[in-house]
Amino acid sequence: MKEEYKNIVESVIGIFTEVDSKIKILLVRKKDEPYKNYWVLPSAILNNNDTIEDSLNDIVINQIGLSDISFEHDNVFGSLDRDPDKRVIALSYISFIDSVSVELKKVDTDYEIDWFDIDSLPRLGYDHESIVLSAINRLKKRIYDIDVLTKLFPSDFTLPEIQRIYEQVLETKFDRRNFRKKFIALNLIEDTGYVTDGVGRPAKLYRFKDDISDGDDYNE
Amino acid sequence: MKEEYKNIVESVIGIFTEVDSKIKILLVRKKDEPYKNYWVLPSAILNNNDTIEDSLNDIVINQIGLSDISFEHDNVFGSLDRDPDKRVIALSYISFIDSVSVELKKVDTDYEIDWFDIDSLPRLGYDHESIVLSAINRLKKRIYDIDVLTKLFPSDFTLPEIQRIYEQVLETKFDRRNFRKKFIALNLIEDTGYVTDGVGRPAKLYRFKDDISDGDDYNE
DNA sequence: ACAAAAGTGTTAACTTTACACCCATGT
DNA sequence: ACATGGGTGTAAAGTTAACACTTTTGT
Repeated sequence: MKEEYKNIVESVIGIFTEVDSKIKILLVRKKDEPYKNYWVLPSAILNNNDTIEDSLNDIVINQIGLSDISFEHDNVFGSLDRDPDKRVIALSYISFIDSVSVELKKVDTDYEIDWFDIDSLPRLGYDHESIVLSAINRLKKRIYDIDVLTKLFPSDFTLPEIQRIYEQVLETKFDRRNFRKKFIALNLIEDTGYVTDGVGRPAKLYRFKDDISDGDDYNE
Repeated sequence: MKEEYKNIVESVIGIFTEVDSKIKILLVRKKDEPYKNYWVLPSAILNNNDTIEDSLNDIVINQIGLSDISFEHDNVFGSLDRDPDKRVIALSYISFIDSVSVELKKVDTDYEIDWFDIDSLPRLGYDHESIVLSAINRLKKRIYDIDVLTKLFPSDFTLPEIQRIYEQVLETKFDRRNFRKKFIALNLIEDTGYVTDGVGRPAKLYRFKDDISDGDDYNE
């Protein structure tokens, strides 16, 4: 096997969560050159003895302190100059987690870690802006999927909350009555009997049903 | 850079075309071990001085004898044992071409080359059955796209022909009147004034309009 | 009392589905 | 003349879109 047939490959993850009716993406801050102090997506070089899943799990468990989660392939980024030092092929993945059960590993790491609204991102290092935009585009298609929704909202949620998420992700507005009617008609959710507190009329809290018997999604 | 951080990467293409109202995929036959005599997708090892596009173009131009075409990323296949000899990460792409303008390079090659109906594939080598199934799944989503349709049907076509393609790809049947109404309503096609010959009533020949002003697709 | 946010129903427009007969050609 | 395959319209059902007032809470 000729040497020029060997490539450095990295896996890169866009991890999405929901906090206060906003979708956020997890970024880490580089402490060294190149792109020192820039925010980037979590990534790891792929060891050729490891599966891609291994490497993704290594990122989330060891770098970020999350537990085992599932991933979905999004895209490949392979320009010759995407890394200023050497040729690195990036395999990008997305993942959805529930922020309430997560405590970011903020200590003992080379990286600062934080969540950013997908509609107000900082300046990103390398070509990670392209990778994030690709991930967000995939999120737009996936947000209809019940499996994605249950990952983002594993426990109680209100309909206005879900509606705000759809509106943010799809960059549009829905009529409250029509949205509610359509979402309830999918028969995916059930009333918990609880309501929110805070200012304004309390909102009913719903949960996703355990048996998602129907293959119904919100759209398509 | 540690040696175990270097990987062999290959690009693999599912090239689709339309012949006689059937979607076909291009396969090549291996003449050597492993998987001698098995059919596989066209592929090439990625040289680390080349972009992925370069490598895809190398496959279609030099191995197959097609001209410059465009590609769309589909998936990544990276199991440790997908190649019996060594670890190879496959980046899979799909492409759509028009078969009438194509003459396969059937000579001077190590490979036999042929088109296969996507619904009657031969036994495939390596994990290429998974790769093909993933490509076909992507085709199912992409067949609504006007850009894909114009690649498959660059010149005249009939509505029954388009309908048969949808029915094959989506594994369903449509009512002829409803299909025709909906497709014409998209305002993407125009009557050429010509008709087919052959048995049965001649079918009108249509073409896609030059200015696809609308962003309209058949579905979604 | 007032401000904030959530809950609720009806109608019109549009889209989708179901359905059957006639037409133009080749043999 | 008959077999083959293509072209055509209408009505019912279902879905989506438009629209405004009332309810519950905190301050």
